[in-house]
Amino acid sequence: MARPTSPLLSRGGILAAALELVDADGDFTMPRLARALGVSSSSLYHHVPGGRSDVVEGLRNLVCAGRMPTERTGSEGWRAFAEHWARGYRGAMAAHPHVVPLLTTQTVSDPAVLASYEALVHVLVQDGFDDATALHVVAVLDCFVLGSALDAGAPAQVWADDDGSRPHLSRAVDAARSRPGDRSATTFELGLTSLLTGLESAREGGDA
Amino acid sequence: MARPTSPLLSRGGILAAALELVDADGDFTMPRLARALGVSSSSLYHHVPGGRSDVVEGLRNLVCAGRMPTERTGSEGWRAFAEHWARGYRGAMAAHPHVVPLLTTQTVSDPAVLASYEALVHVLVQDGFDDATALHVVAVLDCFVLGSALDAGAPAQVWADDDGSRPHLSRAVDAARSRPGDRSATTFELGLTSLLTGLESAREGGDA
DNA sequence: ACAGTAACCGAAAGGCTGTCGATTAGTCAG
DNA sequence: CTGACTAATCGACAGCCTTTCGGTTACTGT
Repeated sequence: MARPTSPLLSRGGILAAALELVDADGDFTMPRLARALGVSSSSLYHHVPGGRSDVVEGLRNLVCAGRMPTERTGSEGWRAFAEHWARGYRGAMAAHPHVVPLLTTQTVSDPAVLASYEALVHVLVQDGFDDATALHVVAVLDCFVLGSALDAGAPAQVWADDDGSRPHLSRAVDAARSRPGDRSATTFELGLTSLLTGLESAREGGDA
Repeated sequence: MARPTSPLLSRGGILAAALELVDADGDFTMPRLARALGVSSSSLYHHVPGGRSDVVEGLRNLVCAGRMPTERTGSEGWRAFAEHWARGYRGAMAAHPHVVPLLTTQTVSDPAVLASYEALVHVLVQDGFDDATALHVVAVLDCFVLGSALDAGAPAQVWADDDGSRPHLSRAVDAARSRPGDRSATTFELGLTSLLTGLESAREGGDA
C-alpha cells in the first residue's frame, strides 16, 4: 500500500487506541498498538514524532487533563483546592491503573498537567505561603498522589503473605479487606486528610 | 570455555555488580551486567534463577535491608518508630536513585523488606491501632516514601519551565533551589512530619 | 502541470530476555 | 579408582522490542 486516499491514522485515534490497549491488558508496545489499528508499526511514527515516549505523554494528557483543576472555584481556600487537586489527580490515575507505571517512569511534560501544577502553586502563594514552601507543599502532594497511584495499580503488592510468617501483616490485610469499600481509596483519603491537617498545623505553628 | 575450575560468578557478586552498574548510568540489562562481569549473559541465569526480575529484587534487598528497622528500639512510641521506618526506607532509595524506577515497577517480595513492614504493623497494633487502620497507616507511609523516592530520582521533573509560561511555578522552583540543602530531602521531611502529625490528630479526634 | 509534501508499507539494524545443547569440572557412591 | 551425576560456562538462537530508511503513491499549492 502507498498513501491512502483518506488518512488511516491521527494522533487522537492513536492515543485513544493506546489507552484502550493499556487498559485492557497493561501491555503496551508499538507493534501491538499498530496491530490494534490495523496498520504497520512504522506508520505510527508519522503522527507521533517522539515515538513511544510521545505516546505515553499523550496518555498522561488523555488520562489527567480535564480531571485536575486549573483554577480556584468559588471562594475555596488553599486546603480545599489542594484536596480537589489531589483527588482529581489520583482519581484520574486510579481510573486507568495500568497506565500508572508508564507515567511514573517518565518526566512530566504535558502542558495541561503542568498547568495544573502552576494553578496549585498560584493558589498557595495567594493564600500566604512563601514561594519555596509552596513548592515543597506541591511536591509533597505530588509524591503522595503518585505513590498512591502506584499502590492502586498493584493492589496485592506488599500485602501477600504466602507462607504465614508475618502474622501481624496478614491479620491487618485481612481486616482491611473485610471492610467495605476500596482499600486503596481509603488509604488515599486517610493520607490526604492527614497530610493537609498536618500542613495546616505546621503553618500555624512552626512558621518562623 | 566449559566449566571453570573455580566459579566465576556468585549471586552476591552479580548483585553487587548490578548495583554498581545501575548507580553508574541507570541503565540495566542482562548483557551489560554480563559484560561488566566478563561473562556471557546466559551464565547469569544459573545463579539468578528468576532472571532479570530476580536481580531487581536482589537490588531491593541490597539497597533496603539493613537500612530499615525491624524492631522497636528502646521505648519509642509508634510515631518515632514510623519516623525511623520512613526515613530509613527513603534514605535507602535516595542513596541509589537510579534503582528506584526498577523497584517501583515490581512487586515487593524480598523477605527482609517485608519483615520491616511486619514490624511496623506490629508496633502500630501494640500501640492501640486496630488492625485495619494499622494497615492503612502503613500503606500511607509506603505511598509517600515511594513517591518521594521517585521524586528524588528525577530531580528536575515537574520543575522545568522552558518557555516561561507558568510563572508561579518557576518562581517557586527558583526560590526552593536558592535555599541551602537538598530540595528533595526537605520536601520529604515536610511531608513526613505533616503526615504523622495529621495521623496523630486523626487518631485522637475521629477514632469512632 | 508539476514540484513538493504527506501517509502508508516492508525491510532491516541493533538491543533485549530467556532457553537449549554442548562441553568440561567437580562430587559422591560403591 | 571408576563411573554416574550435577554444576558452570559458552555460543547460538527464537522471539520480542524501538526506530530509521527507502520506496510508492496520493494530495496540495503555485
